[in-house]
Amino acid sequence: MLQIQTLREQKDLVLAGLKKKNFARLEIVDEVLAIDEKRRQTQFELDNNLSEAKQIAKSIGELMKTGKAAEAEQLKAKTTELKETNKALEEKLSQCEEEQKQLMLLMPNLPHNSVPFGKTPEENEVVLSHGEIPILYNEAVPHWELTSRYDIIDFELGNKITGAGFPVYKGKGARLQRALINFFLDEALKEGYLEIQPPILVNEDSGYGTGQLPDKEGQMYHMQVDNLYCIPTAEVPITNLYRDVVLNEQDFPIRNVGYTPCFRREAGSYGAHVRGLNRLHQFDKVEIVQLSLPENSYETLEKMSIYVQGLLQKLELPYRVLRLCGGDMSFASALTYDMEVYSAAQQRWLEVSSVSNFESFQSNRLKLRYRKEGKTVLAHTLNGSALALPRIVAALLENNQTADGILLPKVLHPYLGFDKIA
RNA sequence: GGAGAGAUGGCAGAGUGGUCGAAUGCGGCGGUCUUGAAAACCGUUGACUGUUAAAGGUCCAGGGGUUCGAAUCCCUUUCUCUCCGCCA
Repeated sequence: MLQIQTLREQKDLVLAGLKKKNFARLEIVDEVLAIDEKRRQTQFELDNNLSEAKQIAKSIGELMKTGKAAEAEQLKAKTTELKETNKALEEKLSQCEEEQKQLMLLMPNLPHNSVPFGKTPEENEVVLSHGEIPILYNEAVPHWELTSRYDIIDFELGNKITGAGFPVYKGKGARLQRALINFFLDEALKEGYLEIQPPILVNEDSGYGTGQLPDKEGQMYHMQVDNLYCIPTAEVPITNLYRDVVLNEQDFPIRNVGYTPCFRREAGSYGAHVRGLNRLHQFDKVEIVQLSLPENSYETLEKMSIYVQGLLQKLELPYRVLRLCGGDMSFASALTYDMEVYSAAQQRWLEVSSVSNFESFQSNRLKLRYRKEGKTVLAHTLNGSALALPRIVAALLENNQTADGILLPKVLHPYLGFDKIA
C-alpha cells in the first residue's frame, strides 16, 4: 500500500508512476485525497469533542468527591448531548477511513525510474544474456517425454491420487528434487542468509500482510474449516515474520532463506504452455527474502540478481535477465528482474526466478519499521526465487539430454550421488 | 474432543470504575565513577494520529455494551496455557 503522505505531497509523481504501471483508474488519486481531507476534518471535530467530554467527566469526578451532587447532575446533562454528536462523528470517521483504505488498496506500487514503459511481456527489456543455447541431437524431446522414458516424474500417478498439476517424483527424479533443494539452501547459507523453516499454512492476517489478500484470493488454496491458506510462496510466511515489528538500524540487513512447497490454484490457466513441469499446483521453491534500509534497497536488489545468476551459472544453464516493463510487473513491485532459462527442446524461455524490490509497499501493510533518530520509518522489503524447481528441472532434463541419457551438471553430483539419468 | 485458567508497554509483572498511558523489576539508551570494563548510583526509555512546531486525540488481544467517566463491570470472537483423552 502506498503512503497517504506520498499522495498528498507528490501527487504528480504518483500519477506518472501509476500511468507507467498502466493503472487505469487514475481518478482514484483525487478521490482518495478528497476523502482524506474529509477524514482529517472529521477527526479534528471529534478530537475536540472528546477532549471536552473528557474534561467534563473529570470535573464530575471532582464534584462527586466534594459532595456537590447537584452540580454534577447539571454537567451530566451536557455530556449526553456531546455523546450523540460524537457517535455520529465516529461513524463518519470510520466510514472515511474504510473508504480511504479500500481505495488505497486498489493502487499498485509506483515503478522505479529505470522501469521501461510497456504493457506486454514483449516490451520487457532484456538486460543481459548469458551462456550458449545448446544444439540438441536430432531425437531430442521435451521434458514430459523424458520424465516418462526414464520413469522419474509421473504425472498420471499424480492425477490419480490428487489431480492435474500434482506430479509424483520417483527414484532419480525425487533425488534430483532433494539435491536441488539442498544445493540452493547451501549456496544461500554460504552467501550469509539465515535459514528459516516456516509453516506452510498461514492465517488471513499474513495473507493481507504480503498482499495476496484480498485481490488474489482465488489463487490460493483455502482451508475453510480453520480459515487457513496454503502458501503460494515462502515469501508469505517469511516476510510476515516481521509483521508489526520495529527494528533497530543495526539489525539490517536481514537476510532469510527458506525452502517450502508452494501451492497455486492457477485458476484459468490451460493449454500447451502449462504442459509437464511448466505450470504446477504444487512445486518446490527456495526463496530469499531481505529487509533493507531504504537507502540500500536498490544495491541489495542488484546483489540478489547477481546471486541468482550465479546459481544458474553453476547449473550451466543459458539464461537471460529481463527488466520487467510497467505493465508486466506485479502489483506490489517497484522493480523486478525476471530470470529465464532457455529450454532447448521446447525452444522457449522459462521464467525460473523473479527478484523484486517492493520498497515500502509491503512494509506499509506489514507495519514493518525501524527506529531512526527517535522516529519510526518503514523498512524496504525484497525477495526472489533462488530458485523454483520445476522449470529448472525441465531445462536441466531437456538441455542435457544425449543419446546416452541425461548428463547432470557437475555441481549437483555430490548432492545426487549419481551423474546421469539413463 | 472434555474441564479449567488467562490475554496489560521489548520482556516479566502490579493495577479498590475517576489524576492510569498505566506501579515495579529486567532489558535498552545517556551520564557519574574507572586507564578500560563490570558493579554501584543518577537520569531516560511504547505506538499511532495530528501540526511548521505544539495543543489535542486514540490504543491495556479484537469487536460490542453499561456509565458523566472503563485496563478495571457485562456480552462476544480469537488466541494462549494447564489437566484429561487421542496421537506422528
